[in-house]
Amino acid sequence: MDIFDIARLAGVSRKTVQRVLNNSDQVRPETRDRIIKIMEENHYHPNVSARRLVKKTTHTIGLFIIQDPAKDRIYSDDQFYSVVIGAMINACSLRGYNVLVMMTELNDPVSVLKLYREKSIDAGIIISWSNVQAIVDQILSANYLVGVFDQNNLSRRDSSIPIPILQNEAGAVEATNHFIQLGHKEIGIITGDEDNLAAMERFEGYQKALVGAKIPLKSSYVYNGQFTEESGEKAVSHWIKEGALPSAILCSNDHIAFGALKALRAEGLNVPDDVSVMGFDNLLLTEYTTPALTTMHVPRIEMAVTLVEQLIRQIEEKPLETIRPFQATLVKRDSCCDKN
Amino acid sequence: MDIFDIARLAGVSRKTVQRVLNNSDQVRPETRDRIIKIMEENHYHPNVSARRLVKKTTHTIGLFIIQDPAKDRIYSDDQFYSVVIGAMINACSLRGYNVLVMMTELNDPVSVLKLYREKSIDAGIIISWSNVQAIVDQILSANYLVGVFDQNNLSRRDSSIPIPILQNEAGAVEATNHFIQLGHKEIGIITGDEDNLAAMERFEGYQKALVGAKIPLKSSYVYNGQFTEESGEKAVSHWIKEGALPSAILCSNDHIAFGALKALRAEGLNVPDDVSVMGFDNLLLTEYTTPALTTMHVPRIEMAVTLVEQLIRQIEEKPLETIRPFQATLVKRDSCCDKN
DNA sequence: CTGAAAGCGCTTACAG
DNA sequence: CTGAAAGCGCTTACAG
Repeated sequence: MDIFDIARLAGVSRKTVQRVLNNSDQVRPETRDRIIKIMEENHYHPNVSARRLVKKTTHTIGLFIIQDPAKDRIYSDDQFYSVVIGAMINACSLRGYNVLVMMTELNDPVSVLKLYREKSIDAGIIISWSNVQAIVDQILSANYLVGVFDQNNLSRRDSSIPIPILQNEAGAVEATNHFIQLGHKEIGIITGDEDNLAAMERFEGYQKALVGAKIPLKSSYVYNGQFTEESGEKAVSHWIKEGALPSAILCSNDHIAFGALKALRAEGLNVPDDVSVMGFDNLLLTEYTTPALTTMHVPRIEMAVTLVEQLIRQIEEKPLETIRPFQATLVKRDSCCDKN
Repeated sequence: MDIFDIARLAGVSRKTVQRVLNNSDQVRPETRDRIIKIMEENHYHPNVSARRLVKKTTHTIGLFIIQDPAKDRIYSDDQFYSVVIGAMINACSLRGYNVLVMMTELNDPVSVLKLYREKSIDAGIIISWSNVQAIVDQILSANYLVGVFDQNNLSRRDSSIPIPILQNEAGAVEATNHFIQLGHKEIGIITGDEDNLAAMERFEGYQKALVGAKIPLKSSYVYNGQFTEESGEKAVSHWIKEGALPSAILCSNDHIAFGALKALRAEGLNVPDDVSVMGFDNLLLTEYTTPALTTMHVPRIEMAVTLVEQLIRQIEEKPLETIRPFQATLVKRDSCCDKN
């Protein structure tokens, strides 16, 4: 069943069928309706490979999930990205784009580039817990389109590629201010990885808020950690051993907070009565811990959808809109206590 | 840059390049190496659309995520499928298959069939929380290949399509026996949805185990629920109101167990000292509840990989292996207490 | 409104 | 080992 069969069944030329497919107004309405009916009856859908071969466009976006053995595995350990990925797939489907998903390792840029070069995709999106600057550079220098989630995974700001920006510093200021408003003076922070941009920005925000409230910064309340549960546990043990446990702990992400909650419970301390804990990210899990975790919500779905929209604009050569940076917002649950 | 350019650069005919691409041994090794070098230098990858047009095969599997507004939304509320989806994508990538992911609604079979008819995919996999028999029937009657995760989403057993089978009954027997071995006599169950196959099989297993241990079945210990957190909460409230709370509760899935834990805590009851609770599925979340949930692990990754393997066998017209049913296995955590 | 021709970049026989 | 030709199912000018 091809375009020629439809034409024969309808008693018209192949080109007329073509015009119907292209929504051209050069076809008499009766003819048009008759042809559409015949196509439907025969379940005719144009062969995409033939079309792509001619049009040199695929209406397909590649979603590259780049795993790093040293980090959480996306789709199994990872709690953050499944919502992001789902939102992207949904956004593409709604806009009529196909999504080709591929999993690769960080050290395998070849299989990513292959998909572009063999003309399987019009553009790509990279999702990873690691720095993907190297692979992005290769894609750009081959003149292909790519977007990245999020700014954290690149070492350079590059305004030419779609990338959502989260205002980490402002988020951390808000989080810290929440503690301050609740009457806390002894506010500690467990930071994320030193080489991580978001971790550093969140730490900046913590410092700014304290300075703003004229609360002296105590270096003993800063634990240089990583974005892991283990780090949260270690920080708490460390503080307890030193006899310098803060009354409120800002965890640079939710995983750290899960670890902190666990360690505090193991030490027989009550959250929030003895110690208040706040996370950052708002993973689904935060609703299920005991107590439920107060945290900063990162608008991942909006960020994902905006990224997809920007990328599609690039594909369709429409003017890019400037994306405003995204704000994290406070979600109050049960892990912070009011000292006032 | 096409196959002809490569041939010219190498000073051979187009067909010779073709033979190199097909790994034919009809090419002199020196020629072959020279051509491969030239292809690599020029980043040449054959245009897939042209190839597909001729070969009538895409090396692509469609992954249909079929949402049902009445159920948990896969990829956002859902805790079960992201691991399954990740495993499938990974399994396909490893075997050289592309994965086209699409999200649709239950009442939209057209967009699923379109992907087959326009020759975008060789086969499809359906993932859903609902019964997808109708859409599967349409796919099969159009003579396309499809697999479903899992047996629960079809109303009929159809041995012609790849579908992983989980031995729900045996799993529930093992779960119930665990309670019995711990010395429990008052064992309750919160069932899943009545019209759900797995729910009924798990209930059967519960009954069998009690009969096997000569423990009388008490209908007051059976709460007819649904696979939701809310159902777990309601069951506990109901039992407490009736003054008939069992000492051990078998929850037909983890969500029910989360609800039960929550309600028990709200009532001031301690798990596991006052009441033991067991889940079913082994969602990632079970490690994070307080106490960590003892549950039956469902081998979702293995089920997903096997489904992909079977489907690829069908695509490649290799003989199908008979898949053995999968077993759920007990994962002991902290929500069950030993009465002995 | 409609037709006939060329071409997209491959693969597939067929011939040597 | 290598070549020349036909064809996959569309789209794109060009002509009427």
